[in-house]
Amino acid sequence: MICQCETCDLKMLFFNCIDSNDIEQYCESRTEITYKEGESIIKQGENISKFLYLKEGLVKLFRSTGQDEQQIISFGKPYDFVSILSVFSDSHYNYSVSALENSVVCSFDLKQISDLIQNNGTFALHLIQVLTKSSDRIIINSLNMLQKRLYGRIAYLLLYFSQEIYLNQQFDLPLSRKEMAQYIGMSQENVIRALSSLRKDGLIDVFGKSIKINDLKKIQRMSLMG
Amino acid sequence: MICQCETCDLKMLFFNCIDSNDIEQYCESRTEITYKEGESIIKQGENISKFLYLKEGLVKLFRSTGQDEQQIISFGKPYDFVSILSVFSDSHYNYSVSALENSVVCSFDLKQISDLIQNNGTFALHLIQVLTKSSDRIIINSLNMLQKRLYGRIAYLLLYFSQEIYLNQQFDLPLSRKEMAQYIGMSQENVIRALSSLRKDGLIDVFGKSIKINDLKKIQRMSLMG
DNA sequence: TTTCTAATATGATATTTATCATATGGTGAT
DNA sequence: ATCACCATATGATAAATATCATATTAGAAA
Repeated sequence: MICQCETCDLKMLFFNCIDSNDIEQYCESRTEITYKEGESIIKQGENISKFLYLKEGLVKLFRSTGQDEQQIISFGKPYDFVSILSVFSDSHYNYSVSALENSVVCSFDLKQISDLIQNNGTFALHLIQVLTKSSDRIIINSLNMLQKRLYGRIAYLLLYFSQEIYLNQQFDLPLSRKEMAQYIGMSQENVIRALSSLRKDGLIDVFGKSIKINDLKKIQRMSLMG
Repeated sequence: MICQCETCDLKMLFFNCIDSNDIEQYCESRTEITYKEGESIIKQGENISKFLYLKEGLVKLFRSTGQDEQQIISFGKPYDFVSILSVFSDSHYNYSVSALENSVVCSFDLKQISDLIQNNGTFALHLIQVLTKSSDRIIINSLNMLQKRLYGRIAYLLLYFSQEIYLNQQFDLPLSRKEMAQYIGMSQENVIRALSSLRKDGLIDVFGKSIKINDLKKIQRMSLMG
């Protein structure tokens, strides 16, 4: 056992509203699974029987569109990846999830969570808030993408990892150029070209996967405007 | 009073799980509001204090992006437009809703729905299913858009109205060319050009807002492929 | 090490889309 | 009726993006 619910950062996400006499029961019933970078957590098409949330790490949600084509739906870190998209509305996953960094996932029997919703109103209301926040973010993201062009999308992606994930202007982007392309919906070549161009203009430093944002203001304007 | 909860098609959406002794209470507390085509139902920025669902009609959800720019997020018909996007996760709407056709909206005090979630587990579970289905659809739609090009997006839009809304290959599209553009994320001129081109090729008939899909197979392939 | 493969990179070109200009038709206001 | 305004429409051109070709590099595997 890697961790204890009692000291889990995410405890409040689910369990603040559960009677402390019962919390033991839920903690024991859950399974904690560790995934190495690159490992698959959920496969599109699988039967949904578990309720999952990310305790540690970073994951990507993606779906296949065509034979060898994949589209990245969103990235999730603790607090913003909980089982979403179809967990309560479908019987099978219509997307996949895999670990971008070493990750720890907590897994509950879905039935148990359903029962909890039915029997614990505070939990239900709280869960609704968490779920809708999660899907709202995904919706806003794809709408934002849809109205931006190449440079705006690249800037948006860089800012997301810089400001939402790593909280640092310098970071190692855990994505290949191809994955960046799959997320922003443009060709890999143009992603590479855009990064090169930003580097030549001195707005960012790029060395492999290491990125440093030099001119935050301009990148922000680029993300907003275009 | 235009209608009675007892005979409402949407009763099951919310009230099948409520004790029939209590249902009276909820029905009386709700307000039913009629909107004419074009009227505004929700304005972006407004305080969220009501829980709404569409009983009759057709609406568009949209948000402003820039000064005079608007982006259409999705369309909603009964059963698929219920208060979504931020109702449980934010204090203000970050999108607007207006009626594309004459519509009837049922309005509850949000607090009352929150209480219902807390006190009625079956209702809570059911509502979660409805909410997630709604936002799943929006997510899938924008992801689909993101990976299609002009003709694919136009075909997708036509099929949506033909197959999801009007259930007919002939229908009056309740959108201006500009609104079509705002939904698919391309310029108005190219929307017009694409429609003209499809018409010239005989795939569709267009006369003003009246659309008839002549070659469904080809439009479907066009929507799928690109 | 060497070899192989995949990721990154860049150029040339074709395709797609946006933008600007202009014209037509309808509709409401006066 | 006349005017003004807006939606629709189309053409010409510019800008953005995809595709194809081809290096180069990095890393994995033998």
